[in-house]
Amino acid sequence: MTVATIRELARLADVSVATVSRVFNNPEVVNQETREHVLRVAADLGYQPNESARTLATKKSHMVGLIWDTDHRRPGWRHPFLQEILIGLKTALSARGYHLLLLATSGSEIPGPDIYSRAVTRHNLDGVVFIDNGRQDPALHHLAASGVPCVSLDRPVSGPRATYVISDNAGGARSAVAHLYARGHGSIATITGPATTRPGAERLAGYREQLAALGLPYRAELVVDGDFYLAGGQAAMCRLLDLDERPRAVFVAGDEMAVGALRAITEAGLKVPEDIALVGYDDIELAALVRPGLTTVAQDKAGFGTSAAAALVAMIDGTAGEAPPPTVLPTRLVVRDST
Amino acid sequence: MTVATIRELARLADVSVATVSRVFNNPEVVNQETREHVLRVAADLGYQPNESARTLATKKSHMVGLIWDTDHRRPGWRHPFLQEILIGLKTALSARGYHLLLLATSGSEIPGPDIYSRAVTRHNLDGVVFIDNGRQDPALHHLAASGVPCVSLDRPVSGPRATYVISDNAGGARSAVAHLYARGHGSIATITGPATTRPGAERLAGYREQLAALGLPYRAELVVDGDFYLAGGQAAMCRLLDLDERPRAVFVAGDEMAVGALRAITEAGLKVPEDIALVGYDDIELAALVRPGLTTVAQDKAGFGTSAAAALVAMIDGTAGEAPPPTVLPTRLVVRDST
DNA sequence: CGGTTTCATGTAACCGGTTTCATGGACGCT
DNA sequence: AGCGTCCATGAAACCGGTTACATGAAACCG
Repeated sequence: MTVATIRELARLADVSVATVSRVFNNPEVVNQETREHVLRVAADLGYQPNESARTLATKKSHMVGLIWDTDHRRPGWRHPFLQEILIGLKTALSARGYHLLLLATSGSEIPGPDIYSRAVTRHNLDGVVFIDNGRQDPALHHLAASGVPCVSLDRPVSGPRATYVISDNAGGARSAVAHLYARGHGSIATITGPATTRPGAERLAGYREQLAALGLPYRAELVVDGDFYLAGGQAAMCRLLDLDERPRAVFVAGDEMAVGALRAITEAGLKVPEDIALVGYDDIELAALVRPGLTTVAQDKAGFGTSAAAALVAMIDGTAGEAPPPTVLPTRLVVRDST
Repeated sequence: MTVATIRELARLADVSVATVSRVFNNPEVVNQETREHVLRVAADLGYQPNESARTLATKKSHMVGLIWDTDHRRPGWRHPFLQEILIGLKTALSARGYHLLLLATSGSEIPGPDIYSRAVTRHNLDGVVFIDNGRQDPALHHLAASGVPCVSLDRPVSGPRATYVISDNAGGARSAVAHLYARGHGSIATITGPATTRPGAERLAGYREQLAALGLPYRAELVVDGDFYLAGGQAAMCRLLDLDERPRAVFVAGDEMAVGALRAITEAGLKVPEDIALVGYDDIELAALVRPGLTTVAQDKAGFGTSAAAALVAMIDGTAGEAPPPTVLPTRLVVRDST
């Protein structure tokens, strides 16, 4: 059961190791007959080139590091689409011959700003994908600055060979507000995400932009803060319901909050969309399942993964001379029954 | 920015490469002064041992392959807990110094039963974790038979160094049925998962066992097939509602189906739990968010990851002489408002 | 026909670690 | 002093690939 090495294969095929190597890496330079013969013997032998040896010789591991910090003592923002992102990443990277190495950060390592860079050099990683955890991990800067091809999801970053993929939060928010306006609403409230998070801040900005574009006034009392969680949305909605002049339309910056808002409205004995129209954000699974179905701004979930993979591979292969521009994923308004 | 090699470090520390190597791998055999001196120089230099070189020399990669097939052309069962499993795996493996390599299976590879084993030999993987996709991938057998340390999640497997982690599906189902009985129901229906999947089959078995234990008759018309998806659950529930004698209690073998069932019931103008009591299975996030909150059988989600990691490392380190026995994770009944 | 290209292939150094075995000094014992 | 142990260390082979360079045969050319 010992694995065949390139030397054995060379001996059996009666060629030199260089020729065998060329058969696999540079097939066009070797004579067709020789090539086919070597491939045949290789198949018989079940030969598998040893990746560690290749990596050692070439400095290319064909592996991309995935940084997805999950320190449970300091819980970060739990990404709602991890699975979709992973599928997108894996599929797109696979097609280009790369594997994903999920970097372990604890272990016996001494943590520090260079924790990721260290892992990169140790494993000769060809690039890195960073999934934001909302915790402002300073190690990302160090990594991006080090010149390793690096793509960050949901969080801007700059560096010689770094770029990022982000959803068009402001655009999505604008489309939500425009949709409510088109449904005949002139007074549109919003429940925001935390201002410290990028999606929270940008969606609020988009809301304001669209109000301005429509010539609607911005009224501070129609803006209440949420936290991206259900209970927060419910509480925020209660505050809106208590206003003297109850809003008839609300843009909620996250679906989970929107479901909370829906609940608050229902419990107040009001109806969606007759009394109050609601637009959410994210298009989580739940959005399609609640009653009434939630109109919401959908993100291109798999797009995160595939775009990241494409950008990364472009940098690795040098197809993109320098860092490619950030990818801004378009959003799509999914109209259901809540508006 | 060239990385330091062991030879440079040896030269600067004025020792041999063998000594440097020992400082990192066998610290106890080297004189304390020498050791500290070498470590100091190493830190100054920012020395990072090259993992490919180590792997080449030792045949140990300190990497564990993760097989999580996501072929979208033939969609398998989408695991509800991927994120939790990954967190558990990553944390437990990190602590023991292992990384997770997400294996790409497409690429230019010719697929075949040995697709995973090939990846294992190429990368010198120390072990493999297999996440079931409900697709009966035959390659798993080949892998387990090959003698690579291998842990399968949710799906039994046997091999010289293979074991699996599974939830106590039958036990969970029994507790669900017992709970409904305790709530005063004597006629309990069930909506099953596909009989070809292990969770589907075992939860049905548990249902029957508990009926028997309670002295209740098993009635075939009260058992309808679902597919673990929402629409399937809804359809199945409709069939149950059409029965002459409508059941007052239903054990649904998956939460997503249970939500579908909930919807069917609501649409029929009936109320949960007053008219029909419902117990789900899995405790997905959604279960807590629907109205009424779904009583359900919760699995030890992170336990999948941590148990798998523990079993795998035991096999790798040889702590477990042969394959350790399967791990059966206990379930926990979470009572909410649907019963 | 000698000289230059071109093509296919082989030789051997190299990538950066680990590990076996040899070596030599310090120590303890008779 | 002579001998055997123990301890710390070094020299060099080895892991399994890649690749720069050398080689030799065939093709081409004036």
